[in-house]
Amino acid sequence: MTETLENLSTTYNAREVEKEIYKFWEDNEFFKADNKSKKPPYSIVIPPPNVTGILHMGHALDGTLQDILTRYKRMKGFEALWLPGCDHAGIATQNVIEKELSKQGKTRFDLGREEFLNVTWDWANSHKSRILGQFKTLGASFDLSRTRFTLDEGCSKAVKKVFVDLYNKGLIYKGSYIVNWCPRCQSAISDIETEYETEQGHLWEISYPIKDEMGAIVIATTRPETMFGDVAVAVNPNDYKYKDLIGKKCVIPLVGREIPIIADEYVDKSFGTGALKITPAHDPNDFEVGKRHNLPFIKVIDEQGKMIARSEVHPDVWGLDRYEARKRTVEMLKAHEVLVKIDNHEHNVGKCQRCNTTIEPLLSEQWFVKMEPLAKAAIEKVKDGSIQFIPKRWEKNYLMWMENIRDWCISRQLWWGHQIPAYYHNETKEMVVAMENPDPKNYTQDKDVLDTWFSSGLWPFETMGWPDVESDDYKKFYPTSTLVTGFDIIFFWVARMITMGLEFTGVPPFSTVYIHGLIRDEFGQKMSKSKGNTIDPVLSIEKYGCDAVRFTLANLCTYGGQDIKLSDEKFEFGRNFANKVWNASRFVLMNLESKEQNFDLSNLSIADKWILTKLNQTIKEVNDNLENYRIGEVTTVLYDFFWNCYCDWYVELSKIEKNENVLTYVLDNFLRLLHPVMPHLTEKIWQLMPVKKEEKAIMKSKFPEYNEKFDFEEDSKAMEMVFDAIRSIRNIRQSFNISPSVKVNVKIQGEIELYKKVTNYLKRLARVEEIEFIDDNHTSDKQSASAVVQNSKIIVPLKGLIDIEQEISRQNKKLDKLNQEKNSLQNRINNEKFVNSAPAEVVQKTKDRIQELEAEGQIIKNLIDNLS
RNA sequence: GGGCGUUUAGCUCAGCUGGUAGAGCGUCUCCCUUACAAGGAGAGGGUCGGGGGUUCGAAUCCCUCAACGCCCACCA
Repeated sequence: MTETLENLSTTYNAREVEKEIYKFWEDNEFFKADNKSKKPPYSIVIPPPNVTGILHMGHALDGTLQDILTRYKRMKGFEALWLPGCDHAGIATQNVIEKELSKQGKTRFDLGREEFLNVTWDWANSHKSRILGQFKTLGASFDLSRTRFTLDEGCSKAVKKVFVDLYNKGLIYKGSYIVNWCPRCQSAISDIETEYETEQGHLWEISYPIKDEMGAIVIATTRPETMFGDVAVAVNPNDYKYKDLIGKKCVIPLVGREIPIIADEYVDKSFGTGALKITPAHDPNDFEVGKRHNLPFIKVIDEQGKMIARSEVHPDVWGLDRYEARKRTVEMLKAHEVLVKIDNHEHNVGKCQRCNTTIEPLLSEQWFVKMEPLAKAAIEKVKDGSIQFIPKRWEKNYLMWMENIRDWCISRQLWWGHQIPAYYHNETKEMVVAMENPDPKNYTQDKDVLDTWFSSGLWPFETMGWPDVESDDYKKFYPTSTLVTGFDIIFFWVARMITMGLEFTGVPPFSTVYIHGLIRDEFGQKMSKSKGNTIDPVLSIEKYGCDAVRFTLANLCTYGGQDIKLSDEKFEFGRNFANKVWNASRFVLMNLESKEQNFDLSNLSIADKWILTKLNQTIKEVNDNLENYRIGEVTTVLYDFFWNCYCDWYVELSKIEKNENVLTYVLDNFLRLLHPVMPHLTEKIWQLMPVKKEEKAIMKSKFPEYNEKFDFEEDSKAMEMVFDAIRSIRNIRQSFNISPSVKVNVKIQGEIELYKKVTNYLKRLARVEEIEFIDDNHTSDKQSASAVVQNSKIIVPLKGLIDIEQEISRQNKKLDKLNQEKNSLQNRINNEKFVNSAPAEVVQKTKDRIQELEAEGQIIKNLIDNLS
């Protein structure tokens, strides 16, 4: 930071400054949180990005918001910790590695578990730094010395403990149930990892002959290949069509196996034929029916999605893929003339969230968490306000899900993840669930690993040292303060953190859940690599600057948390603002005559009072909005204040008459207010400011607070009046095409004292030659060829300067508008009910306004007459 | 089937507790006035999706309809 003010570039060089400033912060370890500090804590844990991932706009938004909050709280006097880290992302990472392997023609089985894990660890370690490094280009003020990984030692310990404890409490169990099986990932996945897509399929009606009788029962199915696993045909008990068949047996075509015809309420009489084949091993609903009726489970499709070669299955489809088998089965049914009908049928098909493969519901032995007992407290704590969602509507969403919660399948048939701490005796098969293998010689650990979300569900406390509740971090920073994330992972992540946090630490893991919208492309489509519509934040940051990207993203965060439609050009908004701040600051700094400002705020002009009042209001609004997570509003308020008040007026006025103390004071305060959103730019300028600083860095300085003594309401209003006058005169000049080089004269009626103080301003900013003050009786001036503005208090004689016709039409237009407003207000005042029920203040305001309008209208009328 | 969201200026969107609408971009006019052309000055542009209701007063609250989007459920 050796440059002189004069050689600062005339455009803000974001790239250079950002690098330099971030290094300055890092070198000084400003992001490090002190767990021994006496300050009150404020902590945020990052939603851990996948190790496999690269920074996308969602991260950029999420990270920006977290950083804004962290920086704000840090400046507010909190010991602020933003804790970074990564998620091992079980399936996602394993998929990536397997893809790499397949390029070499290998599978994970060629390497074996141990070697595969070595490869994956190497890969994960090398990528962990990549994504967190990208967060750094965002200006993230997270404490990298506390970086965690969901698969690191501490997290593993926490995971094991949670698993063992839940098991011992009877909240984790193992059993055979229908699960969502992904034949490609070769693993079970949970219900919420299954996404449904509408597909055009068929509804086949197949005739099942009745045993020992003429006739048949026709069933309808979308999956004929599962017929080999049928164990019954079910009808509704109230369906008269089938009343006589209940209890009889029918025969599965092609294979001739006999199955009972049963009655179950589940069957919808009106759908299809009203008769439903029951395949408990391959359909969740059939599974339930099967259990109710004590039916056997016949598994006919294997984990690869292929038909199992077993006696119940027709040999022609043995080993065929399920879709091939479907075709073949339909052909056979046709040949046997038992296919009654084929209808087109639109239905929803479950897909694997990670690889989009069609899910196969499969009977399988898996581990589950019993959710209902855990959900109780999680529901309670949201209902009683201990945990608040912002915006509030997400609370309903969360509660609805929690109140209908189903058990969570947590085992995955993967290698990358937390291996389940269950050990089986090699001979007796006895199972022990424990932190450690009781006897490695005789016990073998369960091969499955846990769902990634199991460990991320512990994130707020496992990262703070839990289960060591005496650790300094845990004591200081747990529970955390705010959780910032998108609504897409409320169920996956937020809900699980709340349940686990409450169960194991007894307190909510955070008090506020700030949910922001999702980033979409400019057409509202989800951004995805496959669609090719992504915007790379790293490139945007390079192009527009990190602060510009942050400012823009923050600006797009609405109160309601709407999704954000983004295009790269939108960042111009932030870039332009950064540049404006840069240049205005440069100007101010270059024009300071004394090197040390003493902030003497006595002897203020009305302009000073006005800007101080504006600043004070801005301070109030920025604080309020930050406290209430109205981040978009924060940026709007800052933008408006700086550009429209400070630059457009106050800095301009300072060229005529300046108060260095105020000029600097306002800039200093503004920079602090802006710092959480645009950290680098504000730090850079602040470092260049020749003022006494209580801290080494703006990021460590105090956040401005509203101060009543800086509200100068009356002077402020007076100043605004002068600005209106200047605007009006400029308007006249422009309307009549008066060249900038031509000066006009102005007559002013009333407010003489005020205007006398600001003649300089009028002369310079409105290009006025002479100002004449006139008294109330001086009406003749208004009736000559003049333009009249500012409630007729400002008169600009235009003789010789203007086109009369043009002025008449202009005045007529103005009069129309005026009358319109007047009539509308008049109607209101004529309404007795309004006068009686509206607050007196509003009534008076309306009356005053009518008078104003009347007076002004009269003058315009006179003027028009005169001109004509 | 249930729930939620959106519909405001040409475009993208703000508008919190009801008092006749704002920004950015774009458009038009003028200006290289020594901080900034990524800029300055001025202007134009909206019956706030339709209909009904509550109210003295509705973009704002209620009902209803429509369009679009999302989430949950998963009738084979």
